[in-house]
Amino acid sequence: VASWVLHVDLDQFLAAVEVLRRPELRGLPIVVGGRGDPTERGVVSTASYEARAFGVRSGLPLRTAARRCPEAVFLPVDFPVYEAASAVVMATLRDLDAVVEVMGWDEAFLGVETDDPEAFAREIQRRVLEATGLECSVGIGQNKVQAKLATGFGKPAGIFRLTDETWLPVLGDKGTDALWGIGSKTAKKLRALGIETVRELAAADPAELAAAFGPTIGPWLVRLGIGRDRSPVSATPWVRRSRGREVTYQENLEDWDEVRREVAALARRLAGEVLDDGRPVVRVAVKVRYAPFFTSTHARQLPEPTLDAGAIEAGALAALEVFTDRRPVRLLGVRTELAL
DNA sequence: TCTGGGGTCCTAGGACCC
DNA sequence: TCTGGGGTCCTAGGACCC
Repeated sequence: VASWVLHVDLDQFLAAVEVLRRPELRGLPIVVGGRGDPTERGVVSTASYEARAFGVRSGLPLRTAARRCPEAVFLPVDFPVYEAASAVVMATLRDLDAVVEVMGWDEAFLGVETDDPEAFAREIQRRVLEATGLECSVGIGQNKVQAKLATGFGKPAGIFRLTDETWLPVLGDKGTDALWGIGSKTAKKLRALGIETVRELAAADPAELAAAFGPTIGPWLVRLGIGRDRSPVSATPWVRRSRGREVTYQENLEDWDEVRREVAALARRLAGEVLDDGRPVVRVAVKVRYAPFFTSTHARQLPEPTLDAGAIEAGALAALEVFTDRRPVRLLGVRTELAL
């Protein structure tokens, strides 16, 4: 039997979960994001397909979404509900004869031994729908990169297979940012090197890209262009390396004393969550986004690994003191890095 | 288009040591 | 007075993903 990688991705996950508990919303344009108030600062987490028809996409400011689709139903992000739905989906996948690697709330890779991956994919869709009422799309590939890219061609509620043979015929003419791991910045840098398409990336010289992107990323980009990927599907449980909290304020903070109080409060709140993890904090970073959307981060190593809330707060305030710019602040964040 | 919140990994440069 | 090569640690920032 052959080895295949299947990538399972739930369709319009947050919007679909909202429809499950409010069936009267089915068929309507739904926008889930922020606190559900399109007059506030915030962005779209998930838009239903009906809302996407109006040009509403993930990451779009809620205000803009409301302008594009005034009749949309705006809903707040409700983490516990999505986490519960996600847990049922992942448990369903783990019941199958496969290695399951969870990739977030609504995605997973499955390593499968089968001669009929499409039949396996249909079985996944059937079981997930039966267990949760949610639809998913499944990408099939000879590795994770192929499977991940294939899923997009299967949406919604479909199945699509990509292989070594079909990779370039399907993707060769697309821009490099169609690939998983290449965003707008890297695509632009590649264009400056004369590389526009996936096919051109596949034919690029790894040494030349190493010179431009570094010894790890350069050669990896070429492998990505070819659609080859040796990384295994791994069921090893995820180990958290950091835990953070950040807040965008509805009104900018002008008073630095208030900034200090907010950072201290974020640090104390984080300390409580970190205590539940049980792994000591070794470093604390503070992030400040000024009103003109310029962001910078300063971090401080703690004198010793600790779970003490006072020490974590002191570390955050020490990192905050490195900031000398006292312009109005739009966002504050605190992130703790945990001992391994 | 006035741009969230949660993360991970990589790179580069300076300090410091042998 | 000018100077090598390597290694590690630390910090800041960049890029990407869900």
